[in-house]
Amino acid sequence: MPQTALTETDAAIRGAGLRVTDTRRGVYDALSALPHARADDVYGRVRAAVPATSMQSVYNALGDFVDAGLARRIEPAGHPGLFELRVNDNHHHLVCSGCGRVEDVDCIAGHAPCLHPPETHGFAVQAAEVTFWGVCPDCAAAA
Amino acid sequence: MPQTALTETDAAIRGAGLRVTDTRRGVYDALSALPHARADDVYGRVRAAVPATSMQSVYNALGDFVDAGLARRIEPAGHPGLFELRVNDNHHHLVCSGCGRVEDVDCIAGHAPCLHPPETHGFAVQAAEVTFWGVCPDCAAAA
DNA sequence: TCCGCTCTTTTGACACGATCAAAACTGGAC
DNA sequence: GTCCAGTTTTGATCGTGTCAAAAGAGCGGA
Repeated sequence: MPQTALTETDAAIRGAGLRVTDTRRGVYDALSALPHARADDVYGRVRAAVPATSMQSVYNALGDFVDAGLARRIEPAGHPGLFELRVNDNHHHLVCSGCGRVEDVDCIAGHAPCLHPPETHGFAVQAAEVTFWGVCPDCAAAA
Repeated sequence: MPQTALTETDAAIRGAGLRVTDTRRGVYDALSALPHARADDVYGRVRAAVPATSMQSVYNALGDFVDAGLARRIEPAGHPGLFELRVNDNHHHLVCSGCGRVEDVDCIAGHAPCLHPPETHGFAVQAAEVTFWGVCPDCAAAA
């Protein structure tokens, strides 16, 4: 039988200190293909490759990836959480208030926190999360 | 029987084009007392003043206030939605990643969008939402 | 002051995204 | 090849929020 090739996917998962399983390979590949995927988009894709997978396993894998620093979870107000693999740059997001479509926007500073609040109220500020809201071309055309 | 005084609360609700009811008075007063209140915090406070109120009525009132521009809803990732009455300035928020405590942070620009993305992907950008994440003094002391 | 239209509240069911728990299974170090 | 800690499976459950329809009430006009 063909020995599984050590792909970049495998290397990334192993590199994060996680065991390589079919579910995780599928989740990682789904995130590569869908840069801002909801948990059930990922589930749908993973099922195509690994039919026995459960939704719970996908949530587990996504949570593990986030904990391991492999993936990041974003959560635009009013929308379910989205997952992305871009974690090493402090980039931001542009969200369509019509359809929820998300695009990446590079951060000018490049590292967190890229902005500093004028008053900290005693908080130790760690990050500034910027979300741009607007209307995407498709939604603008539909309106 | 004592005639209800025309309070600032009443004036604010009427001014937004909404009928004045006990529930709405209660919700408005709760938001005044709790600057970043969750729906059930509001519910708890309103029940003290108007015991017959239902959770659904509170959601209705909050939604009506938001639609009418009287209140604003914010939704820090991983936390339930919060409501606030500050709507006329484009201020931002500082959120504790430990306990979820929220503090207001003034916007330097004062009007939306206070930031502009380097690339718009064809979107008509309407607002920039900035959330600062950090650790509040209480959580820092506990850790 | 009273009427009546329209808006608001009530009641109860229900949807969605996500999480918890425990038992069965398996990757990979040795 | 063995074995154990890490993973997946199965199925229940939770919190937040929404939908719908009937009952109730604010307030403008007569």
